[in-house]
Amino acid sequence: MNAAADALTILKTRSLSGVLEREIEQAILNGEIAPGRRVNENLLATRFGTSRGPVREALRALEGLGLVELIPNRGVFIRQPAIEEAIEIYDVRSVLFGLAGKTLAGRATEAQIAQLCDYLEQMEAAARDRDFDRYYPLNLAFHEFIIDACGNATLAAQYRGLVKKLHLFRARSLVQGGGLEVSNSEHRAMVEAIAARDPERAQHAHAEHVARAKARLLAAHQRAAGEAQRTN
Amino acid sequence: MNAAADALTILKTRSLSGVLEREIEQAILNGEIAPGRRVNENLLATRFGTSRGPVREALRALEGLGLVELIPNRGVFIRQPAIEEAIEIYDVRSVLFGLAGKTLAGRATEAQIAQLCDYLEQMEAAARDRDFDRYYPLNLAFHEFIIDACGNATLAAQYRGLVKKLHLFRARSLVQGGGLEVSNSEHRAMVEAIAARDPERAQHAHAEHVARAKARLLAAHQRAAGEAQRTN
DNA sequence: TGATCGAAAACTGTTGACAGTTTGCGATCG
DNA sequence: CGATCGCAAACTGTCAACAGTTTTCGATCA
Repeated sequence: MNAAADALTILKTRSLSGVLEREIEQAILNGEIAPGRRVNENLLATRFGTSRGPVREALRALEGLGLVELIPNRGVFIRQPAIEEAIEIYDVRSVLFGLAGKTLAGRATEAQIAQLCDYLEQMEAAARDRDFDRYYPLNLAFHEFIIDACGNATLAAQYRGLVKKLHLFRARSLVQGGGLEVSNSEHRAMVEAIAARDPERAQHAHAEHVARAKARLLAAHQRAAGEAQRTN
Repeated sequence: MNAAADALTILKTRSLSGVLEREIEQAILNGEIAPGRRVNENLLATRFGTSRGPVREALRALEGLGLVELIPNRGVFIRQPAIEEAIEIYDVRSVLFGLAGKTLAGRATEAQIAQLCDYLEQMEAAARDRDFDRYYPLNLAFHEFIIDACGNATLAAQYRGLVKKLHLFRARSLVQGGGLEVSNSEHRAMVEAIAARDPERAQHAHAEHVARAKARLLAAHQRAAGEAQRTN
């Protein structure tokens, strides 16, 4: 995002408190403030050069996003979802992404399909080179593109909210346990269904893609838990 | 909810600002403050006997729920979703409810199935008597029961948020265009699939139920729009 | 009579201060 | 030496006031 667009965003979202919300959200998602830890309102206020009022408003908004939890008289804490919640989120995300695929299959333009194919080729090239640093942003953009292109803003907002919460679980690398090629074959199935304008098949392929990501996370988590037990 | 549980809720949600959030949300959903109108912070503050700080925090939380919109230097406005957004919401709600049905079919206890059958019989009785006042709360409880029983708290939270937004659209009566019997036959299909412990069929029946509600809303809306045009 | 301009009122955004609670630490006692 | 009690510091929850913007309303002019 360029400076002009950023300035516009600042004005649009309600100057101080809106900016703070984004800044604090970034700080949380970047892991600057670790999950489970308490957030100090004064510290944030002095850090951003404001008073506590806007900080509190921003935190209240972040509570709505499910990123923090407010405990009376004790303050706000960064949420740390249990594995059970991560599973719940994946299940919901799966049907949402399925809906995105189904919708897009029914309304994709030729240009959009070409764009999807382009992403696919770039990701396959990155996978061949084992270039994860190149692969990761492509993968992100690919999924974002689908969510946006399906044209359902409500769906997009819900989906993004879930992904943010999942970031708190901080297991991004674990999910790539199956390797880049596995993911890519799933991506190919998704794009083919959309290109064939087959909503049913697209829905299934998209939902299945997330379901398999969930399975990979689960397997990695249990593997990690087993190792932790052996270490004890 | 009794007084004790209410007091507990008050303490749990952060006394003032949490209570305000619920109160204001109720005021909005009851239609006390009409969609599109601006909310006056001072008025709310004096009405609840507090200062503006907690009111602003509560409004900020409601923004996260999508019930109000904040416009810089102009205040918060009650959102009034367009028909397009209502359609989006129904589509998302459909897959969420489908997931609830699928999940519940895979884990329903005998007691839960019995409860569902009970709801079904009561609703059919109410429908036979054309007793809409008895039917409506039953219908609500039936759907709530399914959402809760499926055991996915994330799903339940998302679903409830969507339903709240839909309340802003204020077309509850329109949706009952098909009559009580039509809804009930769909309900029966849902319960039968759950009782048969058939996740696939349950998912489809549940998703279809919401999809048909969407179609009923759409038909009613276009009928209303046509009449408005004829009046002009 | 209608439109335009300007000032006053109303309201939002933000701040600093105060009250009440929680937490951490040191002293005291078993 | 360990546990418990009490005090002080830190922090949250709330409030009232101030600054800046928007809106309203009346006066002026074409």
